[in-house]
Amino acid sequence: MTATGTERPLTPAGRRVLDTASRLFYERGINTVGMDLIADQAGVTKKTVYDRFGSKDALVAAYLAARDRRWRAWVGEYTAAAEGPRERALAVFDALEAWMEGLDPRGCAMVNACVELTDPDHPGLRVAHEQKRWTRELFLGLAAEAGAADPEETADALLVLHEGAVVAYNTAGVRTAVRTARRVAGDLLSR
Amino acid sequence: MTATGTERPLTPAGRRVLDTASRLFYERGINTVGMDLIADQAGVTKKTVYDRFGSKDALVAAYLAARDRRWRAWVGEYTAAAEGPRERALAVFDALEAWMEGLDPRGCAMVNACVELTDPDHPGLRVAHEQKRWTRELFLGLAAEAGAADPEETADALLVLHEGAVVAYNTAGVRTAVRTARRVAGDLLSR
DNA sequence: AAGTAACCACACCGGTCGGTATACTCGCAG
DNA sequence: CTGCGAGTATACCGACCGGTGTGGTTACTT
Repeated sequence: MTATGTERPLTPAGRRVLDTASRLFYERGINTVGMDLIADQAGVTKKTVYDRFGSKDALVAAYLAARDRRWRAWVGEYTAAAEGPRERALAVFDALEAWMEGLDPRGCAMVNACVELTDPDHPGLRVAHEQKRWTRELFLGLAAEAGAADPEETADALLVLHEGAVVAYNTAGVRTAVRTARRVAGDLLSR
Repeated sequence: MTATGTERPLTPAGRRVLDTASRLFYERGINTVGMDLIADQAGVTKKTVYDRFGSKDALVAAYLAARDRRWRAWVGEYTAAAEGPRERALAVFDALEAWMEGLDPRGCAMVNACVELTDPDHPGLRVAHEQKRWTRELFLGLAAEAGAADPEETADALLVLHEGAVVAYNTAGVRTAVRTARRVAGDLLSR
């Protein structure tokens, strides 16, 4: 309830809890981080955590939603700054590279959530899936705008490159994965 | 110790444990499956599990190693059956598509392990990373064989497409992701 | 002055986690 | 016939899991 729907400004303690939870969930994984640890690290009692967020599931969903919001804004800046349809599509990869530069070796939080949250009804899964749907729609619009022969097919390809770059970077240690993906995407949009 | 190193033929109960654990770890996630559940489902006491595998970490590593062995053999069949260097490279994507056809919506076990296992010293991580390293080497050899201008760069691109296809399929619901990845890979190898 | 939202401290709940200990039975090889 | 590996059954361990309840203290409204 509190998670994604309403945009209540969050109390100071609530903010601290969400920030702390975000860091811990991302760095150590959702399932391995307990509510006790989050409360402790946030300098807050567990009671306060449950007063603000209601349940761990809701807190997880809030974490994912906040991160999603940040990511969309981040990408928006890059695509807005780019000139021309082809460059706007490639700007998504620039955004990704800059985003990942921030020392994360832990991959995409949404993908991780899909792996960690086994229960198909978990509220966090909807956030994760929605973000991937959004990304595909973004690519679809950009592909069409760039005059791709088959925008749907091109959007799929761009999404594959996008997701693959993150995974290749994080699990196979391919440090140049994003740049490689961008190059292939560029070829794709040139034909 | 017992996990990856030696190839002890596994006792009947040990087999049952490993098979059960493999299914549960993959379907429900490593962290959410307890040793009690594995023992129960395998029709075995927890004592037996620990007698055979020593620890959960070792059992996890054994699960990943077994799955890795199966995957390599699977890919080997496809690449061996293909004619010509270009087709051999694309055969990896055919292998992937056929592999995933087996009703899994849970993605790559190695990638999942990288997400779930936070401890950098976990023995399962080495198995997972080694499999990705192997896959990249496979692509590197095939790219060179196919006469790619820059085999390293091409191998990276093929790996990105490979990993991205699985993720796009499982988290974004792009059902044709593997075929799309294969098509882009084909373009890549034609130039 | 009264009410209320936000927080604190702390104690507690049933259940599960990974892992161990003890003691016993079975089949098989020396 | 004896020893041993493989397996059974059961009970236990401390730690942690998500979550609740009680009671009290601020601080800002109305």
